[in-house]
Amino acid sequence: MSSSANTIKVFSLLGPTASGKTNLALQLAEHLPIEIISMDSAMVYRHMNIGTGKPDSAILQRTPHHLIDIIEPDASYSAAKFRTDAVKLIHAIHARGKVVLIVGGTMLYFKALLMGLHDLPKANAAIRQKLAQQLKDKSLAYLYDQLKISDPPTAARLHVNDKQRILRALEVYQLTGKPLSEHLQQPISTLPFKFFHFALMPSVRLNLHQRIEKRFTEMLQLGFIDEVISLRKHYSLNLDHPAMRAVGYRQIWQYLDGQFDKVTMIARATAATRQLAKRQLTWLRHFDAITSLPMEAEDLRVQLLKRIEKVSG
RNA sequence: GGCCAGAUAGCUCAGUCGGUAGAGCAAAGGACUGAAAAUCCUUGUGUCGGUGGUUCGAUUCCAGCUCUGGCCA
Repeated sequence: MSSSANTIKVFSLLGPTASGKTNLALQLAEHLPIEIISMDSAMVYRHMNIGTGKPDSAILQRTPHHLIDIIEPDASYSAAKFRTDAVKLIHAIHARGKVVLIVGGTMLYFKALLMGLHDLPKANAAIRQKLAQQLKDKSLAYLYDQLKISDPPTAARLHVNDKQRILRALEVYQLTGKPLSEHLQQPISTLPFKFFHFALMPSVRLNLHQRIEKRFTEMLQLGFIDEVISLRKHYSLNLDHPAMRAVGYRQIWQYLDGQFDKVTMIARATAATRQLAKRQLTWLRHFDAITSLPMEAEDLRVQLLKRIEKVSG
């Protein structure tokens, strides 16, 4: 048990896409000595501004933000890196005497931070390439059968069609010679932080859907399509890059390739955003100790300030 | 005005040789350990356009009605 006086307090503001997290965080920063740690797998990319709903550069300069614009669009980030980066930042921000506020909706990152991760090898390009080739030459069913041989518990846990996880499990086995299921039996260390979580939740789903549609229209007006055109021009990207799997970017990419017209692109992009929001809500429901706030409330800033001040002591 | 083709799930459409129907997408619920804005699983009752007729029974066949698209005047 760490002494309560020295325990670092970490606040988080969660919620599905388009729930208003970013805006609310900025409002809080006007009233509290906050430094924001972005928990967003898309805002990490430089030059991906409009489609990720990133605050503009003036705001980013005025309010301290972290983990935004940290990698190029052809690079990749991960939950493990996030955890490492966030832990370092939390200590640094605390040392400066500032309040730590984690803001974002990438819920795997949140879980990684909270619950920790096992000691697993990071992604390995050569192995992934080899596995991708096997997938092409043989089939996913073939790779799944390989996994059944090398790691029966993981194979049993995963669905035959769950490409991403089957490939990762094989990767871990090939890199370490030990099945993933064995790695996962090791203990993981916990963090010495005291967390306070808040989540913006729509009181009815329709409200969120309307915001998503409105926001996507605004993004198009701000030049979202040009942003994607520019990314295609300046980087050697394709749809397999994590950055180009991001909602909106992917659909605009396909539209630019002539796969469908603009109306269809908008329908697909907003649908993909709604589906993302739904998955985020599923995550949020399964964590306990999260204080939910209705995203439609007028006085969110006041409500949240009150709660933060109360626990800040 | 005439002829033809349509009208079935929120959308796009299959289908029922007459026994009240099913795909894709959307939507809802769920899973989630270094690509997670990813990857994947589960879930299909809807006046089968309205009215009448034939029939034991019509969404299916017939008639005329409404609407939509096309062609001809």
